[in-house]
Formats: sequence, C-alpha cells, structure tokens
Amino acid sequence: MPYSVAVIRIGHNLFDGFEKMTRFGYACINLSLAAIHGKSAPTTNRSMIKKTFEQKGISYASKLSLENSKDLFTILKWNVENEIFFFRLTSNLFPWASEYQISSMPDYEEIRSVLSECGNYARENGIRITSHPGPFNKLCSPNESVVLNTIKDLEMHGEIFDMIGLPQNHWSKINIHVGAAYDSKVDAAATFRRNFARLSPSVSGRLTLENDDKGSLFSTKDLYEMIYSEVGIPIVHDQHHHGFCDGGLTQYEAMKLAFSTWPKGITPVMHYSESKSDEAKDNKIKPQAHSDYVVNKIETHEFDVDVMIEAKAKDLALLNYLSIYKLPSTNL
DNA sequence: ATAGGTCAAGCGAGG
DNA sequence: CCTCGCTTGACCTAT
Repeated sequence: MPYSVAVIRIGHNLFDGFEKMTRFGYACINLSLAAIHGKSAPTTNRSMIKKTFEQKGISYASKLSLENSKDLFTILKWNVENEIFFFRLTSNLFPWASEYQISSMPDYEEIRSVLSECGNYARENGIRITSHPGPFNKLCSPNESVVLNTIKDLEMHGEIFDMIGLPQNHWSKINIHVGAAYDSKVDAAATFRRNFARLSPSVSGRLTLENDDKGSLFSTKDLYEMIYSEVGIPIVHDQHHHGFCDGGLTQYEAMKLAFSTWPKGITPVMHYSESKSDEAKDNKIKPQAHSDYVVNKIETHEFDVDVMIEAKAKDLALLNYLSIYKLPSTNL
C-alpha cells in the first residue's frame, strides 16, 4: 500500500490511546497567512478570466499552476505548525484544466515533483486532504454534455490527487452533491448511478456524496436509499444542510446512517456550518449562506468522525472555535 | 495603487 | 425574469 492510513492512525494513537478521534479542518484558503503576508500571501487559488486564458493559453496556466502548487506546500506546513490535520484542497489549483491535458503543461515535471513532495509531507504528518468540486458537477443530468463536463472535471480532480500521491480511497475523498432532481428524484438517482459507472477508479474510488440543502433534493436518507444501497457511495453528512432537507430524520439518526456507509478503517466526514443570517442578525440573508465564524458547540455524539468547518473566515474560524471550547484541533 | 465591476460551468428558490 | 447561494473569491480595467 503506497499510503497507509492505518499506520498514521496507529502512530498517533500511541499518544492518546484508542479514544474517539476527531480532526477539525478548514477549506481551501488560509487567512492567517493572508493576514501576515498581505498581497504576497501564499495562495493556491491563482486564476484568470476566460479572455486571459484565450490570450495567454496553457503556458500561463502552467505558470500559475506551479506557483499554486508551491504555495500548497507552504500552507500544509502552516497546518502542521498549527496542528490542523484536515484540509480541503482548492479545485482551482490548475486554472482551466478542463481545456488542456495536464501532462502537456510546460512545467508539468516540476509541478509533479512539487505535488509529490506535498503528498509525502502530508503522509508523514498525517494530514487528510480532500476536495469538493463545484456545484456545476451534475452527474445526474439528462443532458449528456453536462455529464461529459462533469466527468472531465471530476477526472481532473482525480488526476491531481494521483499526482500528489493520495490513496485512491475515501480517505482522500472527492465529494460532490447529486444537486438536482429535474422533477423526478427517482430518475435523477438512476441517471447518477449509471454515470457513476463511467468514472475511472481514480475518481470512483474516492467519490462521496453530500446531502443537499433544498427540500426538493437529496437528503442523507435519500442518498442512503437511492444511491448508497445500490452502488455503495459513502455519505458526507452536512449538519447545516440537514436543517433544510432532513428526510424525516433527526440529526443523530442521519449521522448514524451516513457514517455507516464508510468503509472500515476510513474515518467518515461531517460538514459543519452556521447561518450568516443568524450571525449578522439579518433575515434578508438566505439562511443557507455560511457565517464568518462558528460559535455553537459541534455535536459528534459517540461517532469517530472528522469535521470540516465551512465558514467564511476559514482557518481563523476554526482556530476561534477551538479556542472557545479549549479543544485541540485533533485528539488523534 | 485601489476600487469597483466582472467573471466557465448547473441547478433551484425566492423576489 | 433576475439574483443569490453553493466549492472557494480572484482577475482586470478604469480611475
């Protein structure tokens, strides 16, 4: 096995025994480093608009990709220094990657080498790296061109994870939503399952599904009954979304169901966020919108689960949360 | 140098 | 019909 999750966990367990474990994580952007470095802060999100891509093409995309990759290493180091072992990788590491072969970038070899170092570092330090491709990924679409674009985007994520050297399993999950119903959840789920079979092992082995945040779409219960039970895709339970689409289950029931879908030896993931409208005391803001910070105690019950905090203030929100409750970022 | 407008992709909800 | 919200603000141009 090129990347042994078991070894990492046993290693950390030497310190703490075999108590319940939780890693807290943040998504994509590091605002602590931004606060220190200002405009020149490390970022994995350099991008460009379409017009610029048309003018400058793959060579400029390659340049940005290399810089993004180098800064990924800096951010991973920051994570270790701050004892954060769960991190969502940006989907924008390689700008416009759907428009070219990654391997034909001029800086491909150097990028591969930098990403491979990132992977080694993450493995040595037990950082869990995951991703969350955008909402335009619709594997359930009746429109073939939408499906083809989705497959392309997902395969791009898989290829990048392979370059980093992440295992082709749900430890390094690529997480999406079903995200649409087209007036028939039954049909949408069938289309999803059919198109799931078209993915390479690099993607299908890592893919997870998250419950939607609209009543008409897929609750955790729906995902279990209509997708997991047929094709075995593990479920990421988002507590905030559950408030808008609960399928008749309590948080606890939905968590129990979702976590039961994960393979043995791989810690399930839960998403946590709070409403911006509550935080700002402004009911004109949609309740689905994420707050800057999270302040309520996160309930994990008896479950062994990693918690991704989705808050606009990113790592600042995570560090703030941990300080409120005097928690370690992990008790691994 | 900074502010403000703009920007690939798909959906559904709400005004 | 338009805007927002979601993965994740960042880029570009005019001042």
